[in-house]
Amino acid sequence: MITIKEVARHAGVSMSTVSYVLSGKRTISEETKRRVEQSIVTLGYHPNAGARALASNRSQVLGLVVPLRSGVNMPVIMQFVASIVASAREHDYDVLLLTKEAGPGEAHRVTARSMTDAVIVMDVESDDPRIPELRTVDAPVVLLGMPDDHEGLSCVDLDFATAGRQMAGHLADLGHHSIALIGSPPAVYERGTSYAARLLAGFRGETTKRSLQASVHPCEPGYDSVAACLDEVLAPGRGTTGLVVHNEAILGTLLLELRRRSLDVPGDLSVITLCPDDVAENLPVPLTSIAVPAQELGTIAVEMVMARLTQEHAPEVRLLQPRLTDRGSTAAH
Amino acid sequence: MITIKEVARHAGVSMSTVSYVLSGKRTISEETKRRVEQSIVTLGYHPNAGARALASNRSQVLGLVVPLRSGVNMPVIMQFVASIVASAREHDYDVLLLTKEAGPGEAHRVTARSMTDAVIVMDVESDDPRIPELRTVDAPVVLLGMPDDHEGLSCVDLDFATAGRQMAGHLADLGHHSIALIGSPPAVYERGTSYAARLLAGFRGETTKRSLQASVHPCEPGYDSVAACLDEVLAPGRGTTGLVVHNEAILGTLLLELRRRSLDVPGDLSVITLCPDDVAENLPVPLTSIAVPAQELGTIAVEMVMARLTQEHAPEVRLLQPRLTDRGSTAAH
DNA sequence: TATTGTTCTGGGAGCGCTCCCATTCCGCCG
DNA sequence: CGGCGGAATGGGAGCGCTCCCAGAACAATA
Repeated sequence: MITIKEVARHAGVSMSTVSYVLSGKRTISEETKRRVEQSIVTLGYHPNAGARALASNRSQVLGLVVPLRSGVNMPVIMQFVASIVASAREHDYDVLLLTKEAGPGEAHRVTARSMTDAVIVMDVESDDPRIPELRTVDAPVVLLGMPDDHEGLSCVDLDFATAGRQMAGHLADLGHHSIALIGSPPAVYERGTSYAARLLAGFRGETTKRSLQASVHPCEPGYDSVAACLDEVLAPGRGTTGLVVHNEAILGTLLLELRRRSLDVPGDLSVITLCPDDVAENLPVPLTSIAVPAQELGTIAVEMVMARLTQEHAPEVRLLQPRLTDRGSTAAH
Repeated sequence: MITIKEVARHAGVSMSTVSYVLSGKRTISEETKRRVEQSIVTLGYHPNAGARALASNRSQVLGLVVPLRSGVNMPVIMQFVASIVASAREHDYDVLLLTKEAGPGEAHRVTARSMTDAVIVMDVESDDPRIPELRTVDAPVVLLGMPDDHEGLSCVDLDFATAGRQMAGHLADLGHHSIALIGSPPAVYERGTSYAARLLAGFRGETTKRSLQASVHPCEPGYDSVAACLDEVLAPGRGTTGLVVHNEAILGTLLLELRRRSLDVPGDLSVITLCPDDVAENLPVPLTSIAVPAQELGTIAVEMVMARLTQEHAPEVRLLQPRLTDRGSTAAH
């Protein structure tokens, strides 16, 4: 293993000079810098992460707690992860993978051992049992999601309440009077998942405010439950003309089933949803939707970590405003 | 930060004794061990990973290169990742997340810096451009997948050739004479993805050997391409009575479309596929399938890493034998 | 010329561990 | 009684780096 000492000897400078060339923490003459860099390449030197961490008290590693149980919407999770890893690398950070399933305490373990300088936690629920544990972590913690009690913790999330309002409002603007929200499986609501509840609240607020007929239908994935759900929604008496869908997993099935029933979108039924843009674009019928800005949320989470790491930046909460893209699946009624 | 020195003082022993209690690398009297452990708890001591890595030349971290581009089958990827992380933790290892998209050289970077003791690489293709790079990594490398040239690298994978043979054979055994393989998108074959090619080869070998009529149809995801593909497969002249599907993404759509065409499975058409068991079970029609043993493959990959890390175990190749589960979607013809 | 400021570099302590090289204290044998 | 083997522990060098504390060289100013 080539050490900084050997690089120093080869370049005819001191260890500290090599170190400073590497870190840029003090000015080095062009000439010296060139010589050092040349030696580094010639010898094939790579700094030892452990030694660096020990001396500088910085691991340059970020902990990331990911839900890996199947049942969660994996493609979206992966978009988050991908964007977090990419952003972290831009700040010269690596990412240590922790799983939600391994239990709480993982975040605590890795920070207590100085394996990571900060932790990002995904899939945080309203009343997440991990919150108390996370407060004891002696390093910046950033949550993707919004627990009810987030005192002392940074949070980033989409503004789901506004999203719910916007989707209902969009249909109302088009003249619909009776609309339905097809939501996540009942279990999601029962678990008190923050985003589902907030979207629902926004939806309810808007439909009340604008005096719309509105019904809400949690829906399991799977062909049969989607069909059953549609039976309910489209029951003769109801006169539903607009659908707000907050359940990415069933979108494909739902649209196929509508086609099977010879219902045209948006001719017979307007449909608006909340999902990643690429999903909305690639469905049998492209859907007007509010984007899940996974990429942006991931980037912001990393920025928040860096802010708290470099400055004494206090924890903050950021709710991204929803962005609605019209893809023609909603029409005037 | 509590150090080993403070623990030693508190317990009235030397640093080395504390270290040995922690590592178990030499016998310590019950009495002393108890006192040390008590002090550790009382003081809230946590070993510093950087110092440990520096002194022991072991990071206790595994690099894992994951494909994060959407388009890959994320749920399956995540099963791998989950099982790898869980297995790694059982060996007291953590996992550093690297992305395929960040390019090759990531594996090299993290090992050269002693951030990781070994690397597992997922989604390896036949003629993977990363292979040469990986050979230069100065640490054990384990591949999930089977590149053509894997000299010096450990590999684990499902035996896709046998799987292809088994699925064709299963239909042949049931008396089918004309069957079709609905495969991955053309791009996957063009990319030379190892598993797709091997399954295809096994399928072709078996159909030839048993003199079956066989056609092969790469298929894009999306409703329209699935429908188009079925048009081809079910073209009147062909007389296809059995389907081998090697494309998890389209399974749901395919079955719905068959239902739409009033084709019964397995009455009119036998269908067999290769996918994770939980997917096969939860389709509109449960499918007879060969399992993708993601969990097992992940565990084995970690075991191989550990073997190479603890013993001077040489690189090895392991192909898991396929396991076929009959769920009644294939019938005699 | 002496003083001060500026720019660049060197020396090396110390980060918290691991593990090699002792040392101490037994009981037991010859 | 001396010597010896085994069991339990202590001491501390050294892992590769960072960053504080100086010092050297030179230019500008008094």
